[in-house]
Amino acid sequence: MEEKKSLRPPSNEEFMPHLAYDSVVFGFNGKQLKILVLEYHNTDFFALPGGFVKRDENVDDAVKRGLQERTGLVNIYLEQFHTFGDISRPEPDVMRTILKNNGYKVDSDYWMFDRFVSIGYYALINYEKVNLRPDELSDSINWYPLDGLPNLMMDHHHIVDKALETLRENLDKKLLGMNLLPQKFTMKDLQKVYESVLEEQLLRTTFQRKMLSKDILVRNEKLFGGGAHKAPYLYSFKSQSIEIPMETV
Amino acid sequence: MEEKKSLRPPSNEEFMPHLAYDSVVFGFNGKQLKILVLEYHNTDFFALPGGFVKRDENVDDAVKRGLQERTGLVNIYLEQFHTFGDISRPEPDVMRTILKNNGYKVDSDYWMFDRFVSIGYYALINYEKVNLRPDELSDSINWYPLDGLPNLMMDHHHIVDKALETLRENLDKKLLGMNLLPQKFTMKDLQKVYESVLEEQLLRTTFQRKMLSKDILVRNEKLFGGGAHKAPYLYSFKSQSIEIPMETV
DNA sequence: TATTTATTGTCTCAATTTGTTACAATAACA
DNA sequence: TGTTATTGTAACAAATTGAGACAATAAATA
Repeated sequence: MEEKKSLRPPSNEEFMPHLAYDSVVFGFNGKQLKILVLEYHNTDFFALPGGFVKRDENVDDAVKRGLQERTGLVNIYLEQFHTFGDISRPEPDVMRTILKNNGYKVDSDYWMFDRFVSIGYYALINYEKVNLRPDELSDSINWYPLDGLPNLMMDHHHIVDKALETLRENLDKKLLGMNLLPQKFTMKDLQKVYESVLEEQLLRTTFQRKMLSKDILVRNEKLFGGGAHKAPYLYSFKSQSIEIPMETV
Repeated sequence: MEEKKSLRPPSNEEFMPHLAYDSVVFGFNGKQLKILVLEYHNTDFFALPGGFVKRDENVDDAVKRGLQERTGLVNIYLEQFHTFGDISRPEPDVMRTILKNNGYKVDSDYWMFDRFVSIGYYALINYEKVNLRPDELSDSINWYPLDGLPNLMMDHHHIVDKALETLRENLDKKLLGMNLLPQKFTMKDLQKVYESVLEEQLLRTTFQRKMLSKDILVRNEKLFGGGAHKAPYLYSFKSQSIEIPMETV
């Protein structure tokens, strides 16, 4: 318990009070759409990766910082989708338990127990490039499929729903598929991304025709070794994904 | 000057610090899309109708309250579209001037000079039903066409752009036209709403066919007295606008 | 009162897009 | 070497959208 070093809790001075963000980080493993969920030490609380905003920091940058620390990626594709501002959302008891079970000693008027307005962002990342690291308060950070999420605390299920809704609306409009795939992929891979996000089956030939007509794909060499059938082409996007692993920066 | 009653400025205690909202209120006069802009007393500052959030109040409700006070309408169609959280956005000097020129005496560390994150909402209202009332700090609140806006302070032009962008994306998806028209209108009126928002001309016959096929309109009696030509039908929406003038509540 | 005018509602046909089926090509496997 | 499953594309049907034509008609005009 000593080693748990009566931790100095984050200070009011450093962060904006009453303001937080929560992020819904989507990844695609080739078959399913998943999101990142973390579990707090010694609790049964599962939560979206979230955090606070420094007093001299853009909100967007606060989110980037949090995701970078947890995934090792910089320049993640990120989009703000909604701000959650109801008074019903804070649950001080939850926060109290998390801090207590992590060995923090704080006063009963500690700033984290106040009301918080949370700005929701979703991120799209390449599942394979991620190097997941739990933060100081969490035991783990892991991928969970959307239809197999643990019980998320507070209004985090609602936040996920809203993120997914926005992602659906933007998928085609903003060509978001690229951010969920490796650099080279087959047409079937791309179709699966669409089907996972939209939760509906698409017609193969129609999908292929539509994608090719958009003039956003480059056709590369063929992919061999995929099975007892004609090999598919590998495609890549003309404008590359903006996501960069941290080592290369 | 005495009558200007060394006003007690709004207190830190009542409102959430660092948190504000700004609203882009769209109205349609039959020809043009306009928005509400207010002008502060004794300054050359024009601004969007905005305000602060009470500590025990949902953010959505704070916006409704502000709009109700200024337009006399309750149940206004309201949609959150983006939260503006850059550190570059606050301009304490502007706020200082506004308060000073309104006769408020405040300390230099007054809470309104802090950094603010602003949540943007747009509203759609029936131009004719509005009963505009400037708030305590403003000389006037008036309609301005989008292509004839005064110089708005801070990042308010950016906020308007983003609101318009979102409105455009939602216009068809959410059948927003109804909120900008009186209860009964001609097909041409509806088309003009669409054209104003989208800033593009639409084909008359195609538009009419599309709207009628949606099964959202009721055809009422004809409108006479409109000119030397065949009279158009008056239409109304099957599901009525949610906007209600305050007197009737 | 008859004629003119501009706009409305609808129809038609062409152009485009989307849905559906068919089929040849082919990499791996038996 | 033939079988198998999947791919890429073509072909055609169905649905949607674009564009023009035209009759109906309320008000203005003669």
